[in-house]
Amino acid sequence: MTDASLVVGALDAAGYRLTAPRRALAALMAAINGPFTAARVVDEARGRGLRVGRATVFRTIDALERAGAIERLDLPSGDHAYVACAPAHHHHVVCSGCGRTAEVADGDLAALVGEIGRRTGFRIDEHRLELFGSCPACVEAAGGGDA
Amino acid sequence: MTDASLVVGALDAAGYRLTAPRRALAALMAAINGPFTAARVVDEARGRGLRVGRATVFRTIDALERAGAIERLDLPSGDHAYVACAPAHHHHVVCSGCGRTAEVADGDLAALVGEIGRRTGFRIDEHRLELFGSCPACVEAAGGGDA
DNA sequence: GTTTTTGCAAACCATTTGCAGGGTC
DNA sequence: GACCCTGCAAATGGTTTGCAAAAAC
Repeated sequence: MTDASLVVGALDAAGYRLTAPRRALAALMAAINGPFTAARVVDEARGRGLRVGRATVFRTIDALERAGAIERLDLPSGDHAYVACAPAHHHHVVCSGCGRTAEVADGDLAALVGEIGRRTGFRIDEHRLELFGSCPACVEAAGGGDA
Repeated sequence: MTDASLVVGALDAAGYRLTAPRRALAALMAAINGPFTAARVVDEARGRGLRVGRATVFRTIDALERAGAIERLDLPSGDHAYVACAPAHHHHVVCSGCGRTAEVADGDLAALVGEIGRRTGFRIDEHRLELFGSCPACVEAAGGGDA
């Protein structure tokens, strides 16, 4: 759950027009905690009676991604999901039980990436780190076992 | 470019039947260096006169992935690609210029993942690290500039 | 001989695009 | 007022499925 105004603000800052559908979708996405798929957004929107077309959902997701307000996640299943998050470079830990996410600062990964570049001889421009597991609540609920 | 017999062997070890289409597709994938998409495999197969249906390509890719002979890559574009690789846990560096890849041992990432688990309170079961950049040859070709 | 696998074609699902009307700056 | 954005519906492209014949074990 992120503040919807942050999402809208990012859109504004990136030069996108603040239209009703975008505001509504931004609020909707900010209200979801955990990763959501485009289909999920379409469904939620329908459920709330928003009259937005599929195309607008995809276009808005695209705009929000460009604006840095949401980020794409590649789930182990192969599906694409998105999470509302801060624009700074970071990574996500996703709970496979409840879908909750936590952001992780890049931290020491930068050093590791540098080291990998040195060892392989590649010039590394970009990296993605995604972590999956169980959040504290789900670990608790499962008695320390699986989620 | 991996040895096709390794790929076939992995299928065998995982209990899959060794059929002609699977052998042919395994050889084809092993011969490609760099990541390949399902569509690419379908095309190459057609080009070589293999009479395999799309479905078989997808099913074989699935089998090979389960067998640990190939691994899925999530390209920055959002497309799914695969690479033939060793079954041990590792990560990939992909050249955005020529598609060449290098495998990177998990190495110090394990420690970093542990640290992240401690900081977030999540029990981390799985992680994916993907790196993108330019391989030595492409860096060279571009005079040290972009790929 | 039993069970898995294949090819084909149709079905499916997610995502994109063209276009005319409407809203934002 | 100019330009961006929206909804709709159709087009697209990738992936899966049902099924009878064929192959592997």
